[in-house]
Amino acid sequence: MRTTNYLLSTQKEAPSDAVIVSHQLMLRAGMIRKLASGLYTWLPTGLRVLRKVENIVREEMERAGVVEILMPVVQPADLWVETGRWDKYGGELLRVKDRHTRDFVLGPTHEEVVTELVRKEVNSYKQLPLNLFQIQTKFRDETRPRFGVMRAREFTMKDAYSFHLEQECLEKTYQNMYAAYCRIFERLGLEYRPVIADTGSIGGDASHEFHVLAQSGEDAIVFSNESDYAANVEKAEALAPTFDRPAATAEVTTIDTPNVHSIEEVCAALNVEATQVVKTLLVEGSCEEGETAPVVALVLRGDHNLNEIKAENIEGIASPLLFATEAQIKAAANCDAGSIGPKGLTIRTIVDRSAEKLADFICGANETGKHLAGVNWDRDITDYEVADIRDVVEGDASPCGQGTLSIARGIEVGHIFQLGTTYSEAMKAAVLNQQGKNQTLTMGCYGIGISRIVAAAIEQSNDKNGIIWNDTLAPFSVVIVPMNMKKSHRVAELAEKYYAELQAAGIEVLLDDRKERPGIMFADAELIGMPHTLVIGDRSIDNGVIEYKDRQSGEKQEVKIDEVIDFIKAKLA
RNA sequence: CGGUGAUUAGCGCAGCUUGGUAGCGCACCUGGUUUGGGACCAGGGGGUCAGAGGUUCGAAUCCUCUAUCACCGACCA
Repeated sequence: MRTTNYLLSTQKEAPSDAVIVSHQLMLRAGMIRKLASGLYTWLPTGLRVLRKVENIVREEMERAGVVEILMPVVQPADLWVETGRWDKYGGELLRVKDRHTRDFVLGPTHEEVVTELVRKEVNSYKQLPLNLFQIQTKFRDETRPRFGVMRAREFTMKDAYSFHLEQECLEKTYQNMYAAYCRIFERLGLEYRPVIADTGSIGGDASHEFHVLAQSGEDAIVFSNESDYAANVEKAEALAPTFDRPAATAEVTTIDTPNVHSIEEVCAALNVEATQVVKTLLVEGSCEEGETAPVVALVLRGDHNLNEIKAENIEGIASPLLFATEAQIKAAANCDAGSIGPKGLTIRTIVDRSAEKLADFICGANETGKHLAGVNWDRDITDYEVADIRDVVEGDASPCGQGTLSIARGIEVGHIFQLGTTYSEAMKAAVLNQQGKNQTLTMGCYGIGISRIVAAAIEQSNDKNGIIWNDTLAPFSVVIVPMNMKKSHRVAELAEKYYAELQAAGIEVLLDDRKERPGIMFADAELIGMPHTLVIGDRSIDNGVIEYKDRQSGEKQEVKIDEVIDFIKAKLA
C-alpha cells in the first residue's frame, strides 16, 4: 500500500472525551471514528488489525473442530419469547418492528437462533457433538457505552455454541475450548489469565472468563500466590476466619456522633480502626409482584466491601440488588443511613463471616447522630444469619486452601460457559438417543470480544509516541520511509525496489510516498505502531546501507543495501 | 436509569462574569523558501456559537425547555 492511496488520518490531539489510552490512540492513529455513542466506523488501519484478530480466532476455532456459520443480526421476537428472555433481558435488548409491525430484536447474542437452527437440523445423537461458531456483529444497547470500542453498543464478537447428548461430552468440549482460548491469547501476544467466573444472566453451571491484564481494566481478578487458583472478584469466596470470636469484655455504651455518616468519619470521630466497626446496609428483599418489598440488613466489617453478586444470590434478596430508599430506611431503622446498626433491628439480618468474628465492636445505634460501642453478637444481637457477602481483599486466604490472594485488574475478552439445558429445554431442542427416545440437548457457549481485543492489546502495549504492535497484530509489517524521494532519484528508486520486493515476498508493506518532511513520517509511523521501519536517504546510501528501526526496542541499525529483504524476512520469521 | 458536567470551524480551546454581531493553535487550500524527528513566510477557505422559545434596540453571552455527548455509580464480550 502507498500512503498516497491510503486513508491515514492521524491526529496530534485526541478528542477530550477519550479517557483511556487505547481509545485516545485508536482515534489519533486513525483506526476508528465515532458515529454516535457506542457506534464506530473502522478506518482502514483499524480494520486491518481487526481482521488479524479475526483470522487468528478463526484459525484456532477450526483447528479445535468448530464449524463456522453466519446467523442474522435481526432476529424474530418469537424465539426470545420462547426462552423467556423477551421479558427478562431488559433495555439492553434493542427491539424493532418491521413494516407489518412484527417484533424483532437486534441480536445481543445468538443462543435462541442457534438453538432454533439445531433443533431443526439435528435429529440424531449420531450428529453429536456439534460445535458451531460465527464472527459477527452484536448489538447491545448499553446504558453507558464508554472507552471507545472497549464497551461499544455495536461490536464484533466470535460466539460459539456446542451441543451434546451428555454433560460428560460437554465437559470434554469445554476443556477443548478452554485450551483453544489459551492458544488464541498466546498467539495474539497478550498477557492474559483465565479465571473462574460468575455465570451471570446467561445462566448455566460452570464458567471461566479470560482477562487481559491492564490497569484500566473494569474487572478485579484475584489470584492465589501458591496455586493456580484465579477468579473474578465477583466469584471469589471469602473464607470464614479460622479463629474463634473473642469473649465480650465491654458493656454497650451510646456515643453521640453528630454529622457522622461514613465509616471513615466514624473512625476519625472515635479514633478507632475500621476493622473494629460494623457497617449495616439495607437492601430490598425479593417479593411477588404487587407486594411491598421487605427490607433486609447486610452487616459487614467497616473495611470490607459488599459483594453485590454474592448478596443477590442469597435466597430472599432482590436480584438485581436494590439498595433501600430513604423512606424504607426510616421505616426499618428509624434513622438516617449513617446511623444504622444491627442491635435492635427487627428485620432479617445477614452478617458477613468476618463481621461475625468481631467482639466489642462499634455500630450505628438506629438513632440519627448516635453510635454504639462495646456491642457483641449473641449477647446483644441474637437473631441473625451468617453468610459470605463481601469482596475478598489482598491477603485473604485463598478459597482453594493454598496461599493468600492478590488482586489485579483485567479486561474481559473471553467467556466460556457450560449452559446445560437452559435453552434447549425452553426451546425443546432434542434428538433421538441410542434407545430411540427423545433426549434434550446439553449446551455450551463460548464468546470472544474481537473488537475489544484490539483495544485491550493497545492498552497493554504503547508508549508516549503511540501504539506498539507486535508482528501478529500490526496493520502493516514494514513501513518504508524515504527521505526526500521527490528530489532524489536514488532514494525513490531504492524505495520502489524494496516496496516491490517486499510485496512479492508476501510481506505487508506501506510505502510512505507523501511529500512530507521526515519528522511527520517518523511520527506517524510510531503513532500507528509500525513494528519495522526502513529509512532510505542519500546520506546512508553513500555508505552502502539503509537504516532500520525496531518500534518495540527502539533500536536502530544499519543494513547493507543488498541484504535488506533477507533481513526483514528474518525479522518476521 | 440516577448524579455531575459539557456542547463555539475536522481536532484542541478562548470569548460568557460586565449583551454590541466570533477568535487562537493544529489540520485544510494556493504560492514560495525548506527537507534525517511533528518547518518558515505570505495569502486563503471553512462556524445559522447543539436546537427551540423568551428577555432586549441588539444574545455565543441572560432566562426556560429540548436534544446530544461525556464522566461517576448498577449490567456485559
